[in-house]
Amino acid sequence: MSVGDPPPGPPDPVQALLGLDRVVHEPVRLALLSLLAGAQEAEFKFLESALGLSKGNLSSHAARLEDAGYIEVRKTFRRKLPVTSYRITDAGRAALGGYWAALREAAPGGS
Amino acid sequence: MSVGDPPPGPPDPVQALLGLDRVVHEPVRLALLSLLAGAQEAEFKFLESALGLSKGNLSSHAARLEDAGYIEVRKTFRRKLPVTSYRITDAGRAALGGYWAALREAAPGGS
DNA sequence: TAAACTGGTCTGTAGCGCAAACTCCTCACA
DNA sequence: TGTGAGGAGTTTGCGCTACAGACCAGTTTA
Repeated sequence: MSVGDPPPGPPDPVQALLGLDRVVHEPVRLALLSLLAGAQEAEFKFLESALGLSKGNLSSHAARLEDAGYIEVRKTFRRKLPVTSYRITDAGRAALGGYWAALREAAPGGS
Repeated sequence: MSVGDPPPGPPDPVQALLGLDRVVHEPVRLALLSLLAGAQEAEFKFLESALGLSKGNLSSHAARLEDAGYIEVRKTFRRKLPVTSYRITDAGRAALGGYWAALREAAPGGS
């Protein structure tokens, strides 16, 4: 093996798939990020019903995205009741963009 | 609910994401299916190196795909050595097609 | 015959996704 | 002024899963 078997020119679709960001790859988080990418900010309650998730599930996924630096959390009060809002970060947008790009590379009619 | 709030025209991208087939969604299996979709048949040894997987990992993913009816396994002998070959089934092709379709629906420039 | 290799399956474990239980707070009511 | 109901999230517990290493069957080489 000397001439052309390492990944020289064409990015391997297989590698694109295997290199997918697992934080983004989880459907719930992908939906969450996509939603946040389209809106400035979204509240916990809204996301809960929009995604049809249990509170616990949403909370843990959000925490994971926050740990990854993909979203920001803002805690405020509305009329004495706590309200938690989420916003996508630049890193989050970049990760989401990279994710879709990788998928496009691996898709049937991809490149 | 009487007029127009259930999913009338535009299929919700969020639902498309949340409804993804988890069997296909796993990157390793997605890569595996994609590879098999492009080739008639592939052998264990080839897949192992093509995907860069451990034997155990490949074996278990293949078993899962077989359980789902997405691939077929053929065991033969080549010069007295056992050879295991995999082939995608019609159901596998359908699942893969449906998966990409769902993703396209949810992608940024999707519909 | 023993040793090493090929081809693959089985077992053990860390991590993850999910929902139920729990906490903290506010508001209605007696 | 207690007391209970309910909103807003977080923490805990559990079952499943992806992954790798140990293991096994058979073959070839020394």
